[in-house]
Amino acid sequence: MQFELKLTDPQSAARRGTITTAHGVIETPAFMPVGTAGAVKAVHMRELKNDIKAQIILGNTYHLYLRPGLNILAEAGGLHKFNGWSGPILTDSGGYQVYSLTDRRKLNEEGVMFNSHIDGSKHMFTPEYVMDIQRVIGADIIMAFDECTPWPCEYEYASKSLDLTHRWLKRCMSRFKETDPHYGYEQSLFPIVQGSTFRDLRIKSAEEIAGYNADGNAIGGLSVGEPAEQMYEMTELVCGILPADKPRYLMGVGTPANILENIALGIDMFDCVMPTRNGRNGMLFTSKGTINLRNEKWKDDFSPLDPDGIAYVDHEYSRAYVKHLFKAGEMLGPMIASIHNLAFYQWLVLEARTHIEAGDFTSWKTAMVKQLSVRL
RNA sequence: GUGGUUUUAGCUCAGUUGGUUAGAGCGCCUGGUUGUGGUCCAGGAGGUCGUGGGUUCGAACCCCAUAUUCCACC
Repeated sequence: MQFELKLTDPQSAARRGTITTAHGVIETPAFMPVGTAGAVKAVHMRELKNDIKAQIILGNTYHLYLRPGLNILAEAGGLHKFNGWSGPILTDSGGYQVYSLTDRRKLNEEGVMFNSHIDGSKHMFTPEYVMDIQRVIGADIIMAFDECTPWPCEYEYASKSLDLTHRWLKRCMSRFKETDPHYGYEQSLFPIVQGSTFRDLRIKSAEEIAGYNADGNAIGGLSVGEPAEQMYEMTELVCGILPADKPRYLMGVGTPANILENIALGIDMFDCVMPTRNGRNGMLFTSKGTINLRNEKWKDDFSPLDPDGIAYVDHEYSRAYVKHLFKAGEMLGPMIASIHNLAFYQWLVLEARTHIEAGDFTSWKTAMVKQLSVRL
């Protein structure tokens, strides 16, 4: 994997770059749709590629390991061949599940024992094993196994957890170096900065992570409930320490406004379930603000779903019709909303790239953030 | 015609020996959702208990009349 930093915005820390992987090129800043179980929920790969124009999608180590399992993935020849997505893929390590499935796991120095949410069976995830699993899945970019801490979080806990995450990172790096890719193309391992919302812990972690000089670096443990201002404070702090010539990935973020603000602070890559999850529940993000399609006021609004939208669904269907689909429980509703939201997120980062190149990113961002908060 | 049965929220129904402000599911309205245990979660509105009398300190519940649903028999 190679990162070419093309230019930095003189008025902010925003950057414009290009990541080249074995499966294709990613223009940054980039947004990566989430496909936890090997599928971006409710969306065909064909739509993802042709209509949404996603450059890279995510998968999840924990979920793919449990289902379909390593044997099937190996037999298929890796996730790309299994799910038909020929572009770049990034897998999360299961570190987020350490946080989200906190009542189904036990954590110790060695790793995390998960109680499967499917059948209750026990599975030990060590940093080494998580690397092995991600070799089998075969994503272009794989993530270190970490502990994503909750918020709020006691300083003592955040500090101890951070040290554990750093020890795990060392083990991840060793195993990664000792092993080879399974399918004939290169994989890159990204370490993850933790430290909750404590400045000294974030500085310590960012310095530790920077020392590995990895192909790219991630910031985790944010957007877990803390106020947005604290998230921005941590991002800014960490971006000042991480290498400038490597892509920076802010994990799990976020709302359209969160993405623009973090681009301004120096983030290159984002992922978030919001466009798909909220889409499945009837919420649309648009350049003029958000739409709750469940609201009664849309029932006889026959205007296009999003007159400013770039996706074909924006002009093919009316708000009244898609509202009806949600009310009727028709699965086409979540499909249309997911396509719209993902296309909107792609449009948003495309515009950001264009404005960084044009040199007017900051003024564009300020105006856009204001519009995004409107409730239509 | 006779005997029985039914009637409670928009819909389908609970409701104890008569005892505070009559409940549920669905539907409706409104929120929420940030490295996906999510077709999910939370909140809200909505009832003259078929109708009219009566008994009782107190009635969805007991009594009378009447309307109504369904069933059986003439």
